[in-house]
Amino acid sequence: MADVTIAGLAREGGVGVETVRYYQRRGLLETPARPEGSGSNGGIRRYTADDVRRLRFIRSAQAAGFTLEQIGELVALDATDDRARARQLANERIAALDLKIQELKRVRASLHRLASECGSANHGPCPILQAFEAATSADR
Amino acid sequence: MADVTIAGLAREGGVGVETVRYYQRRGLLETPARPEGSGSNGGIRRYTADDVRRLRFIRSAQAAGFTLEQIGELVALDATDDRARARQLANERIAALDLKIQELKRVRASLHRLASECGSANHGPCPILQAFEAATSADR
DNA sequence: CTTGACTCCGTACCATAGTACGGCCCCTAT
DNA sequence: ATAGGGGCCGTACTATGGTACGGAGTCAAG
Repeated sequence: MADVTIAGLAREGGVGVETVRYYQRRGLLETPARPEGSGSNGGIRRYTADDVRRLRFIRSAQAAGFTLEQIGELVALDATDDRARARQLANERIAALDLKIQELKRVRASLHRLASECGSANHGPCPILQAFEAATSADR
Repeated sequence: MADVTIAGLAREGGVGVETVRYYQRRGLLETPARPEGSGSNGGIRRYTADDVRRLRFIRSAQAAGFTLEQIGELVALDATDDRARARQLANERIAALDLKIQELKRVRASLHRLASECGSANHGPCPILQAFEAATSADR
């Protein structure tokens, strides 16, 4: 795959151009130098497969629940050899994910109960407000 | 449990007073009438166990991934007998939750791999950027 | 050698879900 | 009766993660 412009990078990462620029501002993606252009400011930047990987990493890490700030740390960490810190961040997030997954399952069960109890008759209000009971949330 | 003031309601629901007021503004919680007070505007509002239930419902529904706007619809639905709509909302959310749960599991596996590969040696950078592979996200 | 699509950049704006502030009022205990 | 702790209300501000806009420059095709 040849190097691409910002629109190509965005497409590969499944985001918009403006989002790429936003990530650059946040320091999550690098901004390659503009080639010696003809005009006053230089030409159009080109992005490599590495940049695409990095962008995809950002999206995956986001899906894992890392904030952009934490992702910034991860990206920076990739260049260092502070394995202990990397492991720590990963393990913390795994613990949080386990909690979250359990919570979503609980909540799914509540909704399922709502849907089926609600489905057992055809009129009269179903007790939506009773659909959830003891789902004491932690996260977020 | 005797009726409580707004601070009591907030405590029971595990939120701040300002959050309760915010939910009232959004139409998610009712604002009981101020009792005929002595002064110009009336006395202090009192909240019932029903209000507490409703507040807890909001928090649970939020944990289920409903937005406050959708929760508004659910709350309104509780007073109607549009069971079909209630079932529809519940089932849509269940489908979304199932996707989300699968995604979180995938992502957890990636992080686990990162943590263990990263733990197998004590120095040199671990390839954080390769920790995730094909975790094509949909949601959000 | 012009047109049109795209890039670059700064700055402004958006939605969501709160959180804070300040002035005034009420109520209870001292 | 007075002080202090809440309650009430409007309005403003915050954080997060983008999204939009406008003007200027670049570049490739016709």
